[in-house]
Order: sequence, then C-alpha cells, then structure tokens
Amino acid sequence: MDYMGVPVAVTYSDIARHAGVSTATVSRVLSGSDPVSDAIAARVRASADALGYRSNRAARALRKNTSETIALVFPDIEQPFFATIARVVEDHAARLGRPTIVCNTGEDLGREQVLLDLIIDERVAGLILAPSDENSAAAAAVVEAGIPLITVDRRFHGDPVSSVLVDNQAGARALVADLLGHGHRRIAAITGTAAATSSRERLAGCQQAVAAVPGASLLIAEGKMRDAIGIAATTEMAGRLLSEMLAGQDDPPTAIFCGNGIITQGVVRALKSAGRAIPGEVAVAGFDDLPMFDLLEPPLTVAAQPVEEIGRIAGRLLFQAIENPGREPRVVTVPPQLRFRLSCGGHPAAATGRGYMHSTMNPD
Amino acid sequence: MDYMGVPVAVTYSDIARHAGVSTATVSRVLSGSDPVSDAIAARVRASADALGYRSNRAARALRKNTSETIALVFPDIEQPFFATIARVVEDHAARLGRPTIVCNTGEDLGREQVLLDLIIDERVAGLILAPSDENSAAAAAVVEAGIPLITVDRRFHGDPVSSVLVDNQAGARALVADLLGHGHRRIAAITGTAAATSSRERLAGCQQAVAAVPGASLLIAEGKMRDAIGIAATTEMAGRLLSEMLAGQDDPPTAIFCGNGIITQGVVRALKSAGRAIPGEVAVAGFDDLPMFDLLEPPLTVAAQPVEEIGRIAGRLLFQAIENPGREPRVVTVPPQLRFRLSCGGHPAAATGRGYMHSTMNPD
DNA sequence: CTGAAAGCGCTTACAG
DNA sequence: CTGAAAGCGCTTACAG
Repeated sequence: MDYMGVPVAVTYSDIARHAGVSTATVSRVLSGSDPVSDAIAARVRASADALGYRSNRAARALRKNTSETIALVFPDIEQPFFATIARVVEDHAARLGRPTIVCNTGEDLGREQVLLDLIIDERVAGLILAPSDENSAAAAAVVEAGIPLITVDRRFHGDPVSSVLVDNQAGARALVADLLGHGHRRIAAITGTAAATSSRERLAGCQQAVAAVPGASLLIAEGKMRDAIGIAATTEMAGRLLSEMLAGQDDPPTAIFCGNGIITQGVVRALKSAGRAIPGEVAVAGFDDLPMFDLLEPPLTVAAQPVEEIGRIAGRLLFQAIENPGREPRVVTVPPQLRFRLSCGGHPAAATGRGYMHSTMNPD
Repeated sequence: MDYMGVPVAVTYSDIARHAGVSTATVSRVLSGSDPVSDAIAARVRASADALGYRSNRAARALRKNTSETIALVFPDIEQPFFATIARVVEDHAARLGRPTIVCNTGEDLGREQVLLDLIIDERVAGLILAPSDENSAAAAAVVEAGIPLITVDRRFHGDPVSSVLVDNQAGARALVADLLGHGHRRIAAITGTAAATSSRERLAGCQQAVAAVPGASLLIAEGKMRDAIGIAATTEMAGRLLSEMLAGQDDPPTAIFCGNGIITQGVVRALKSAGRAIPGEVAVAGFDDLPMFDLLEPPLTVAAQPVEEIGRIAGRLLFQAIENPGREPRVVTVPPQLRFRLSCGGHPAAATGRGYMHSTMNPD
C-alpha cells in the first residue's frame, strides 16, 4: 500500500475494515490460531490479498514473547562439518517458515557469551550449539531463558539437554589400533582445543588403543583453535604442530592421528611439502572425510562422520523440543564410518579397491 | 527477574521506577539515541544492571520498523565459496551487534522467492544476495521494500545495486587460452546453471579464447544445479556430464574447463575413477581453488577467487548502505588469481615448483 | 536535558 | 464463532 508514493504497511485493522470484521478475526484467520467460519475466513483472505498484506514478524514476536527464528552457534561455519549441518538444518527450518540465524564463535568463550546473549535477546525459538566449553555459562543462560537447546558434536554439562554426538572414542581407538597393527609404536595425536568434549574423547580413544599395546606411546599436540580462525589458519597451525613434533623428538613419531578433517589436511600438506612419504615415512589417519581425501596420493584413512544425518537428527530434535517443551532430553550417538585407505600403511581390502570403504565400525 | 519462580521480563518501566526517571530517559540512555546528563545516565545503567535488564529486540524492531538483523541468501552455503563469505560477513556483523540470517536457495527461483519474502517480513536491515536469476522479481521486491541490497558473485538487472563481482570472463579466457596453448583444440566447458550471470560470463570467456584460435571448438554442458543440491550431488552431476561428453562424441574433447570448484572436483573424480590420465588423456582447468587442489596428482590449474576479500568488500558495502541509504550503488570487480599447475598440461614455471602460483592476471 | 503520552502491529483472555 | 479492548516493550515527536 502506498500513500503519496511512500510505502505504508497494511495492517490487520486495514484488512478488518476492508472485510468488515474485527482485528481479532483477522488474526485468527491469518495465523490459523482459532477456528473461523469458512465464509468469513475466505473474505479475510481475499481482503488481505487485495490490500497486499505482509506480515510483521517483529510485532508477532513482541506479542508472543518468542520469535520463530532458530539459531545455530558453531565454532566455524566455514568448516565442512558445520557448513553441512547448517545447510541441512536451514533447509528444514525454511520449510517450516522459520529463518535461521548462524553465528561463529571461533572457539572463543567470550565471543560465545556475547553471541548467546544476542540470541537470548532475540528470543529465538530454539538453538543448536556446539559449545566451546562443556561448562559454558552462556549455554546455561540459554536453558534458563527457556530456549530449547540441542548440542551437536560436543557435550554440555549443565542441565541435561538433547545432543547429537558421534562415538568419538570408538572411532579414534579403531584408527589408532590400525596404525599399531601396521607396526607403528610411536604415535602422535594432533587435535583441536581440548575444551571441546569431542577432542578429549578422541584423545581418550587414542590412549586406549595405545595402552593395549606394550611398548607403544602417544605424543599429544593440542591446537589452540582460538588462534586459528578459518580453514587456512587451522591448516597452517596443524602443519606447524606437526613440524615441531617431527623435529623436536629424538625418536620422532612414525604415525599421526589427526583430530579432525582440517587438521588432517594441514598435516598432509606439511608432509608433502617436506617431501615425507606417506605412509612410508609417516602414516596418517584422521577424523572426518573431506570430499577429496580419497583422491589424494595416497588416499587417506579416516573415520567419517555421518554429517548430513547428524544435521537431520539435530533439526528433528530441535523442532520436537520447540513443539513440545516438556519433552525429555535425548542424547543420540551415531557411529563413525571407518574408511581404511592407503595412508595408514595399506590395508588388504583398501589396496585392491574400495573394500572396507563403507564398513561402519571395527569390532575391536 | 523472577516472580514465584517464573521468570518475568524486566522492562524500561521497571528501570524507570527504580532510577526515578521516565521510560523516555531510560530509552535514551540504553539505546544511546540522545544525550542524557552523566549523573542520570549512570543511575539508569546501575538500575538496569541491578534488575538484570535484557533488551527486547522484537519490541525495538516493531517500533523502529526495522530489525538490526542482516540476511545472506546464497544458492548453497555448503559450498566453500559461499561458506567463506558467510563466515567473513557474519564476523563483521557480530562485531556490530547484528545477528545474521543465512538461507539456501538451492538455485531454485521459487525457494528464493519464498525466502526473500520471509526476509522482507523480517524487515532486515540489509541483504547480501547471490541471485539465482538476474531478473529475480523477489530481489526487486527487496529493493522496493527499501532494504539495502548487495549482490555477490552475480549481477542483478533491476534497479542499480551495489555488487561485488569477479572478472569471470578474463579468468575463463586465460584458462582456456592456456589449454589452447598446450595444443588442445576440442575444449569442453562444464558449468553451473546459465541463469547465474557468473556462469554465462565464464562461458563467454571460453568462447572468446576459442574464437581466437582457428580450428578450435567449444562443447558446452550446463549443469542444472537445481537438481543437485549439496556438494555430493553437484560433484556427481559434474561427473555424469563429463562421461556423457567423453562417450557421446565421435571426436571427444581433450581438455575440460570447469565452471566452479565443485564441478572441477566432480570432473577430476570421474576422470580418476575412469582411469583417464590428467593431463595426458584429458587436461583440466577450472574456476575456484579448493584447499586440496594443489595436493592432488596432478595439482590443478585454476582461476582462484579472492573469496575472503569478496566477503570483506560485500560486508563493508552493506554496512555503508545501511548507515547511509542515499549512497550511490557501487560495483566492485576483483581479478581472479591464475594458478597454473600441472593439470592443464604442464607449465614451465609450475613444473619446477610454485612459480605462477600467485600471478594475478594473464596479460592476454 | 527530561517527561507524559501516543502508538508501532500484532494476540489473547474475556464476554457474548 | 466473533468482537471490543487491553497490552507486549520499546521509541519518538512534542512540550517544557
């Protein structure tokens, strides 16, 4: 609606006048909140169309004290793992007519706090979070504000919340067991910030595997992700940690476990540019399967996370929690998919082709 | 603030009562909209803190008829190109206290329409869009609603808007010229939907290069991205288009130009799994440099887009437009970076190491 | 610099 | 099933 060329919002009272009903009736028809006789409903809809009505989501949010928006707060949306979850969840939300707010914390607790405060002030309908710290006070404030919370990738140790997790320990254990099976005894683990429960669980898996083999040892390097925002910086950091490890030991490690896909990428890049043969001089295995890991020379052995599935489950849990706030929290743990390829030192099936590519879990 | 254990919102009138001032004064202090005497301002702030005040962004948005939220509407946020731009812009927005809504159109005009309607109803402060179609009616509606619009990657042919673009034609022309320089005469181009101006410009660049060489021909395959949402599907589609091309011709192409990074990835994957030597049997060059393209065997020749820079410029243009709505639209075109590696048939400098890696533009 | 008051566009008891 | 009316929490002319 224009007035002297200046656009003017069409409101419920305009529609009410046009259709000869009250604004309450307009609201009932257009929001579908209450039954209205067919004849009147049709008249209201026709008036809304005729006047070019557009809803005002802020007004609705103010009145209902909650918006329809959902929020995703991740360490780094540029990482394929989080980018895929964001794509899957946004898709679901958009189909429900809900906008999706996306934020990056950069693994920084201070930023996470600020962002979650913003999210609370937005009175979002729900939040999917990969908490930078399992004791995040900011996440606790979200729960206290009555906002449904789902965590992904990482646990949260406050009030019980629904989570979608991967069996990190089993995945890492299987990968390291395989490296040990190839005769390696000095294993290095390069992981992301240990504040993330996923990193710690993966390390625990490495330690279990190493503890089971006499004479085997584990060297650990933790990357401070805070200092490495963005894929390029994380890649570079992983390479640096690797070089320090290989150079700084009398008896350097012969096999590397990489805590996530970006770290794997950094490690492989550093090894290649240093001219170290994989797996001849240094064997490599890591969490996450990035789109080109199987095209590299050698193809990389990984524990792939079922990322799309994680996103679907997280979205489903979130919308269920929004619909039904009384629902019991649920923790869903999905298995990683082990894909033995050649970077771990070769594997009978991998060497001949695609065998083991889609096994789900090593019975170890 | 709690009442019988039920959380109750603290409002300006609570603060006003506590501080002994009017709600107007509270508003002036807390929003910083108007000068207030230091003594009163301090009292108001102290009261707000004491009561645990949290702002209500919906109320503000309703009153001011615009939210502080910005929106990003992209074909697919899972693609590294868009994921990086989203990360950079969100970072900037968050520092300004603005939430960022992110949406995926999947190159589907209908979905884009629905999403942009949602965005308009949210009365966002501004929008960065990679339009699925240069004549997008939905984008025109955004402009008409008075929402500042910046396009990235693609042009929009409605009212003039600010845009951040890459010199697609020059990049593609240089890449194809290099393939021709290696003696190839039957070139194939595999691109994304031609509804995107970037795809058409890259094709035009290919055609220019081919037209300059007698006896050279260009075969074109356009991927319908609509049918290939997500990286996995796009990769697969590119592989299929390639196979059809190689199998369906009497005299199949010997060199492939790939319209973007995901397509390049699909083409390389298909060639490798078909056992075709790169560049021996088929040479490859493409737009976008993905993080592992230089680690593949052979490393891939590409025209890299300065993605972070594109994101920074788009963010800057957006916030300038929000601050100053009267500003003239600006179109910024950045050069792609040519990185000649071995997949195009070898290159004097590339063969010996990292030469040409960071040249910016072929003088052609 | 400060306050009283209207009003942004919705929804929801309440009454009929 | 429908309407009259209050009110969600802010901001902003207007007046002083």
